[in-house]
Amino acid sequence: MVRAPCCEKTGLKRGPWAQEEDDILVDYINKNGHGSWRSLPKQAGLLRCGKSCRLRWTNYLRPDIKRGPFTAEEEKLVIQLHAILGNRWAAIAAQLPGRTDNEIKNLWNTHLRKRLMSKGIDPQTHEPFCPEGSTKRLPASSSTRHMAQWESARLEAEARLSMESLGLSQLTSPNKITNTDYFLRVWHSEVGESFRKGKPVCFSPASQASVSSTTTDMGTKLDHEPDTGLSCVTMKDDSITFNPGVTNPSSPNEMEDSSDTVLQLFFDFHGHNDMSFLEA
DNA sequence: AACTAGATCAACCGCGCATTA
DNA sequence: ATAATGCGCGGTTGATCTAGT
Repeated sequence: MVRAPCCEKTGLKRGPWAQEEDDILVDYINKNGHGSWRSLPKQAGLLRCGKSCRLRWTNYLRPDIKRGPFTAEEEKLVIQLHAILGNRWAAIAAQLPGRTDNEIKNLWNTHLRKRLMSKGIDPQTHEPFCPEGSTKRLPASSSTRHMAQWESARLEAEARLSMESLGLSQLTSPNKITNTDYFLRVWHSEVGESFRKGKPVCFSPASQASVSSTTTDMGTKLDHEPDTGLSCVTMKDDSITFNPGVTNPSSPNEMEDSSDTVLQLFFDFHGHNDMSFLEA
């Protein structure tokens, strides 16, 4: 099928938006809503294509856009979400109110990616760079760690909300949106739902192709590629069990009590916070 | 002061998906 | 069932800014 151009290009202005154009667009949308983006420029009297108007509105003119530099908290969250979602900037942006996918993408490409690389972390896989030909494995993969982070943040958020529902909200900052709130939101979002239901969820984007999932009547199990021997997550009801090394049952690393594993990973997360360099 | 290289970010482009005719 | 259309997304580009020489 031959694709029609998104708009008639001839006679349309391109490049940076002038203040008057911004004013016209904002004024029109405030009065009429954006409706069909394709027909908007004509109706508003703008010599722009609809796509350009939509981009300008969503990335710059929208009233709920939060301008200014990213906070350390936001940067930390972007890194964590990127580890879970990969380059799905719109999905990441959905968890950061007032931030656009474009802004987050730029932040990642200009700051965070380089910062991770300078710390010896592969920004795509979130795994430490391994020397060429090295077969040595880390004790716990970052994929496993991310899941521990995810789970611990969720538990923390649930606990906090429980406290608030019991009238203990004074113990926490009432108006402050914490990191755990974001995680809770993700947990209850489409992404979290996929995770809970055991749909193939990629925690380490680069390994997406190698992740397989099987569902049994006992619950759902997400296994990494057997030859990695890195991690396995079992989900039953609403609980998650982490079993590092489970793909190799004879492994001495296998832990009988998975809850101990979770606890260990939890302490690992809080004790050796990967994101500590962001505070610097 | 002038030049250059690197960093930043707004905007564009093309593709894929969903919806409609 | 198929083509046409609209929209949103991720990748890329290029203008502008800034720091270093």
